[in-house]
Parts: sequence; C-alpha cells; structure tokens
Amino acid sequence: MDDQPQLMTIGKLANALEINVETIRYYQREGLIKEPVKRNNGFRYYGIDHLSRIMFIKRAKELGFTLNEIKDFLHINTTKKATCADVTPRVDEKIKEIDQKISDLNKIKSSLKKLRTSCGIGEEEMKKFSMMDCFINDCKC
Amino acid sequence: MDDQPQLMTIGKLANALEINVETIRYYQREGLIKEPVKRNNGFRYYGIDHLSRIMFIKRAKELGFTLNEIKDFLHINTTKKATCADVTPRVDEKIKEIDQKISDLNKIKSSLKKLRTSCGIGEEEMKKFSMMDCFINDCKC
DNA sequence: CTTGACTCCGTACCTTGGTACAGGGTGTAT
DNA sequence: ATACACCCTGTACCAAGGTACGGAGTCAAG
Repeated sequence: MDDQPQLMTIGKLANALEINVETIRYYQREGLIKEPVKRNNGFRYYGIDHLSRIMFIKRAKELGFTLNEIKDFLHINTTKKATCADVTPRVDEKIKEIDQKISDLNKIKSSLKKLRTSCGIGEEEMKKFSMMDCFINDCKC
Repeated sequence: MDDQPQLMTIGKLANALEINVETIRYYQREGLIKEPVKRNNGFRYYGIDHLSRIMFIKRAKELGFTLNEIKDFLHINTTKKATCADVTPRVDEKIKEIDQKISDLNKIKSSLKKLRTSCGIGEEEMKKFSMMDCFINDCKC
C-alpha cells in the first residue's frame, strides 16, 4: 500500500492536525470536507488536500468565522467552473464582512484602552464600580 | 410600597434593560448577580445596583468577554474593591487577543484581495485552492 | 495467530448563553 | 370580585461546535 504515499487514516490525520478524530468526522457530517477514498476494508484514507482543507478550517475558525461561513468560503473556493463574475461579488462580500469585524474589534480595543488608561494614571485603588461605570459610559470616565 | 421607590420587579427590570426576563433569571442562576430582596409574596425586587450590574454585563459581553470572565470581573470588583493591579492585566490580555485577531483578519483580507485581483486581470477561471494555500502559508503567495 | 491499537457506525452527551413552557400563586384595575 | 397581567419554581429545549461511547470489524507487529 505504498503506492499512494500521501494517504492516511483518520487517526494519523487527526494527529497531524492536533485535533480530535471525532471533530473530523463531525466536519464530514457537516459537509465541510469531502468524503475521502474508502477502501474495501471500510476505512477512509485521507490525502494532503484534506489536510490543507482542515488547516484552513482551523485557521478560519480562529479568526471568528462560523462553520457555515467557512463552508461558504470553501464553496467559493472549490466550485469548479466558477467564473470571476460568480466569485468576485462573494469575495467582495466577505471582504466587507471582514472590514466590519475589524472595525468592531477596533472599537472594543479602544474602549479597553481607555479603561486601562483611566486606571493607570496614579490611583492605587480603583473606586468601587468605577470599572463598571467606565464600561457602561463607553469609557467616558 | 412607595417607600422604596427604586425597587422594581423582574419584568420592569427586564424592560428597562431591554433584555429577556429569563436572561435575568439565568444570570441569577449563574451567580452573575446577587439575589435581590424577596418580599413575602415571593416576588423579587431589584434595585439600581442590579440595574447597573446587568448594564455592566451587557457592555462587557459586547466587549467580547465571556460570562465567566465577567463573573470574574464582578467578583474582583465586589469582593476586593478591585484595584488596577487586578484589572489591568486582564484588560491587557484582552487587548492582546484583539490585536491578534485583527492582524489575522487583515491577512485573510489581503488573501481575498489578491484572489480578487488575480481574478480580475484576465483569467476566466480561478485556480483551485489558491485562496487556501494563501491562507495557510500565511499569505506568502 | 494472537493481541492491542485502530476503524467503522450510530447515538448520546457536553458546554455556552440563553429561551420557553407548565402549573401554580399574586397584584391591581375595573 | 373578577379578569388579566405579572411573578414563582422547575424542567425542557435550542443552536453551535464538538466529544464520548458501545459494539463490531480490521490492521500490523511479535
């Protein structure tokens, strides 16, 4: 069985990716990765393409995309005869979403920084609830 | 019962906060807010302190903290009159997380833009996996 | 050829952050 | 005094994203 050197069982794949076997099965059930070769013993054998696909899923998850959004990404990506006309608007849409996400995160960050600054300027103790007030008043404290 | 003008039933409180009654009960079960006065009719009566506490929870949630983290904040805050030394490292931690997220999102965005551009300049078909490769290789594509 | 590690499928269960009843007891306006 | 809105407790349920497990088959090293 060395004629297909890149193929591995689910356990090896999970190990390589440092994720749970069950997670891979789950992704399969959810249609995030395509069914791999199934040899006559019933075992599934996965290739490099599965590996990169799941690496992609991991990374996208870390970035705060849901599995559904990721499925969408993957669909954009693998839809074979996708023309530019098909793909470009969807990519643009995703870019817009990402911009929104970044802007939200920047707002949060600026709130947190204000909170931090207001704390740092000399008082040894924060007044009780000052943190709460600060949060609530959008850091105008 | 007008001698305690600030007290309100759970319904009023929920209304004032524009959240669900059940959410308040849930926060109570989870120990995020302390049990309010319970009069002999069995009804709970909430005060301004509950109001601000839940406002705090709402805001902190918006800022990307989990309920557990918030519980932690509140605990710090109510048991020790939270000092800067208590709060600052947690906030810093969150800021770091957010920075990481933003940077990752920018990478994804740049991937998508490259993808889009490469599509725009004449190829009718997108190469399979180019976006994924780009993501995974940290956008060295 | 045995044994242990691995795979299969199906189903049940977990966590987070709620939400929705049911079946009973109140509070208040008319 | 009688609706009707509101409160109580307790339990069940939801979606997302997994995780665990039982019972059976399989692979690979010694």
